[in-house]
Amino acid sequence: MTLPTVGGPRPAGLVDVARLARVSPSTASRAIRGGAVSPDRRERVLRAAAELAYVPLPAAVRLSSGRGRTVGIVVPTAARWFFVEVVAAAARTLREAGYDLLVFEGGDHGPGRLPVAGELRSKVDAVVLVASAGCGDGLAVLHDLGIPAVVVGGPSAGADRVGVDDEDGAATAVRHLLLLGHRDIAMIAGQPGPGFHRGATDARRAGFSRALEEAGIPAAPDRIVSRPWGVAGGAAAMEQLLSGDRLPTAVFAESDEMAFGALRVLRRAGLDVPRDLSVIGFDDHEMAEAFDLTTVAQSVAEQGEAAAGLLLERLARGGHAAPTAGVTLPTRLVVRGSVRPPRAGH
Amino acid sequence: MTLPTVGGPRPAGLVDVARLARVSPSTASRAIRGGAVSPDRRERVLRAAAELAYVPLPAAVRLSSGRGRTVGIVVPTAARWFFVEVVAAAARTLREAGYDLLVFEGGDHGPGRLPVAGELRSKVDAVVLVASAGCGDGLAVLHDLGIPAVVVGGPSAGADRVGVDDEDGAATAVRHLLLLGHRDIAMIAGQPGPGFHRGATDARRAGFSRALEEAGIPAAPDRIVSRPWGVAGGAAAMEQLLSGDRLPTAVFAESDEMAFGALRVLRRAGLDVPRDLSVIGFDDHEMAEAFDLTTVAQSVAEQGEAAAGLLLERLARGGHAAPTAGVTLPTRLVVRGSVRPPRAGH
DNA sequence: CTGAAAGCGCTAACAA
DNA sequence: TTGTTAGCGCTTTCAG
Repeated sequence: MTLPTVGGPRPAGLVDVARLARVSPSTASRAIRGGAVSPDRRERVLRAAAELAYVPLPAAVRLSSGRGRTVGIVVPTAARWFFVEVVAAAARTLREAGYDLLVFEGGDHGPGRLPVAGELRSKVDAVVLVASAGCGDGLAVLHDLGIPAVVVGGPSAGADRVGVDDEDGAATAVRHLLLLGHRDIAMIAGQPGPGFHRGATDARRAGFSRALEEAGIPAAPDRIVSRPWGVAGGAAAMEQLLSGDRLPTAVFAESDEMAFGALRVLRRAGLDVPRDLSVIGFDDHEMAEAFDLTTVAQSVAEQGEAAAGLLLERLARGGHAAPTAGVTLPTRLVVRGSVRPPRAGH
Repeated sequence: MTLPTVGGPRPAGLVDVARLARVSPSTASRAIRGGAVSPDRRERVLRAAAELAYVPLPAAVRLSSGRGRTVGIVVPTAARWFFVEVVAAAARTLREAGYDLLVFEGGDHGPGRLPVAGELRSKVDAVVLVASAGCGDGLAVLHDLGIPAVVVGGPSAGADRVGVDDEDGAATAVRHLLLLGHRDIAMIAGQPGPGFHRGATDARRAGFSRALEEAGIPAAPDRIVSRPWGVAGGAAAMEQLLSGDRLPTAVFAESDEMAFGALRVLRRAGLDVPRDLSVIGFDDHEMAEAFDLTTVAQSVAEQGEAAAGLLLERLARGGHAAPTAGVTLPTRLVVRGSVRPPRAGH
């Protein structure tokens, strides 16, 4: 049974290349992969391969060598900004190294064992786990399976982690508000859906509280409003804040997406940002500029690249423990137009 | 050489299952794939497979059968809303059928031959081509290779296409404005980047012009402002419109993303939407609601599903011509707050 | 309906 | 450095 090549002639295989170059298949194989081969034979093989438009069949390579040039990435959901950026960046880095990326969308499985472990083992050489509830377990399962893995934005597993310091980033946002003179600052927090890692949300809350404490401002529990993560949740949280007897002068939204929801509610309510209220977000989402939102940026693309890079390095070492430590990328404040000092009246 | 399974015991293979079930490997294979096997033996095989947590190795299946349960999707860029949604929807549909999706990001290759054709042939059983400049050629190349393929949002190749009627959708948007009394309507058009299909932008322009003609409104060439596709382009186009001597009463943006850019510029300029100017978009981007943007919605997810479904059907037929015709999905007007009748003064 | 045998295209031992 | 010889795990003829 051949590949479903109805149209053209059967694609050239390594034997065809070898025959045309008048060498043995193994020499052809070595030449193509850059092994030890005499210059003239290598030359002949490469020429023959080019002429026949030879493309190695990954399935055959994988079957015989055990390595398939494919890495998997497990995400709770595939269509959300953060995950999209991580996946795209990782895919580009991997592709440059000749690897394919297979995306596994987690669905809303609980925090149990990595649901796709069996599949992963049979399909990929290494895996990236992105901010899902099961990252911790997942890392362990994969380790037992002998599959190199790294976590992006998940639990701080140390050497196998890539991410930013969420607590520090949140504190940065709040300090910016403080510096401008705000004293009554509320936080819009997110409730991660099932399957999502909750470490980031916890850390951002902690950063918020810490920055206030440092400034000697007592924590007011009703100043943290928590709603389901996302634009709608941000809107709901803002409505809650609006319904209170006294508006804060500034709001820190855990994520830009929640800030977007808050901004919409404020506009509808006839309030002007930043005149009546300042809003700051976290992430630097692709739409943050369109909303003119001041925010704390994290480079998501760099996280994807770093994760892919770590894996590539480990794969090059034969899958064995990499000497590289985990990567913590910096965040930085991006000032736009949604924040200004509180009005004198306050 | 075995798979890099350092940790646990070597994963069970078909022979292990066969041995435990006390049948031959071929019988085990048939039983697992639902072939003709006596009930009791099938039972035994299935039980054994479950017990051993047997997972077939895709590379081996592909190598021996020629079919690999993988489809490829080629996109000009992977991180933009439209493509993300198509890919995610296609991936889900395929996954339910046991197929994997491999994403090929086109980069900014010219409109030439499908650049990844050789790779596709060796890696996938079928392919989805999404709105790239090379869709037309690509379809031909793949056809010659004997690989089933469908186009999403690309040239209207008829039977192999999934998409919406862009011209009609644009006309719908403009008629909505017309019905409300607008007579001076401008269009913000996009210039597709290299590698992108330009059919959609052309069709939307045509729909804009047609709707105006139908209403007996003479075409004013300076009322179509074209800028690079995207938020920034939309902003630039709006600035251009603002710099003219007389503002239109309404603007139709070719895509929601361009509308977002226009909205930001308008707000910065101190103009109120919809009081001073109405804005309508096209797409129903995930952020359209947050911008309170009236728009013409297209279901991108359905397009991804439809494409995957068409391919699955064809694959089930052994890759041969499907009797199914192409799919044209409907668009629908989504009314939000960015449009209202023109002010009396105009 | 079942089993034995022969590969799929490639890599990796081994011996030369 | 090179060629020869065995498979990798599975499907698929082909006899029985």
